[in-house]
Amino acid sequence: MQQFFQALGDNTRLRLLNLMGDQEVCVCYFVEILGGPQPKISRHLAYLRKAGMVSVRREGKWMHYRIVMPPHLGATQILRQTLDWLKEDKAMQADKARLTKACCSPSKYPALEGAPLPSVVAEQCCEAC
Amino acid sequence: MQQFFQALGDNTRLRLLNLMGDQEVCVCYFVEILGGPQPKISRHLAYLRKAGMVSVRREGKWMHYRIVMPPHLGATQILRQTLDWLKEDKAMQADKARLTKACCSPSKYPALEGAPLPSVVAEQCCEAC
DNA sequence: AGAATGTATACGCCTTGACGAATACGAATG
DNA sequence: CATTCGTATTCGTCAAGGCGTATACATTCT
Repeated sequence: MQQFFQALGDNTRLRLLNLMGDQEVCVCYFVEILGGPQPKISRHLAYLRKAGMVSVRREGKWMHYRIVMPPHLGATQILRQTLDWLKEDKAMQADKARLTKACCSPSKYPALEGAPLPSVVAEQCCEAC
Repeated sequence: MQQFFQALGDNTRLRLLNLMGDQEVCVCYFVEILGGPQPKISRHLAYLRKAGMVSVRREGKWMHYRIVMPPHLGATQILRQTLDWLKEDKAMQADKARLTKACCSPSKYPALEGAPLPSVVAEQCCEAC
């Protein structure tokens, strides 16, 4: 319980959770969108993993992270409302917009050459395009 | 936002928030119920105060703390759900039971001699007795 | 005024965790 | 097999914060 809130008590982790939302996102997008050094992203993802908040799936060299809802119902509701709260934040919206943009026009992001698209965003993106 | 969750990321502070619930509680009760040294309680209350989660009212030598709902609606909902979540926890229930007991039979708690009763608990307590 | 009481702060110690830089791992590719 | 590329971990450093102890502050009582 303490651990649950501690995991939410960092801005970088909140940004990561916001980017995931209900999608499955590749690490390379996090690095591209958040702009920081890659180990920083990886460490925060490890923290979220240890807290049981995200799960990982390997696809070749790419690692896909997605939010996993906590077993406890109350915790799930809090997490969902937190995600809704994040959506209202301007900076978080900007992050998500950059993610959509990167997914729609990967040519503008050389670092993402050949990177697998987020799973749910993939369709949303096609609609948006 | 980060600060909001950091304030919830400590077990002692969660216990304090649980004890307050929707009541206004005197510090001496916190000290009695949580059992730790008084400065520890006071420091955590100061932390919650700095985070804007509680407000204080002075009554003679006694300080009464109560939860103040955040200005943001989403944060308020999360805080309420957190309080509901706390109510499901066994240890938190035990804390609250001890508070009710201390308030009903203060004679058994010499340290609380003459301490002002929590505001809302006062009536609940009379019903319970 | 001085003592007693409830509460807050200061201090030193120690752990946690955030960071940048360097390095290690694992899978694909030549 | 060596290399490349995406990702994870390690290392040293540093600031935040939790704790116990001692002390300061504020109010009340005598």
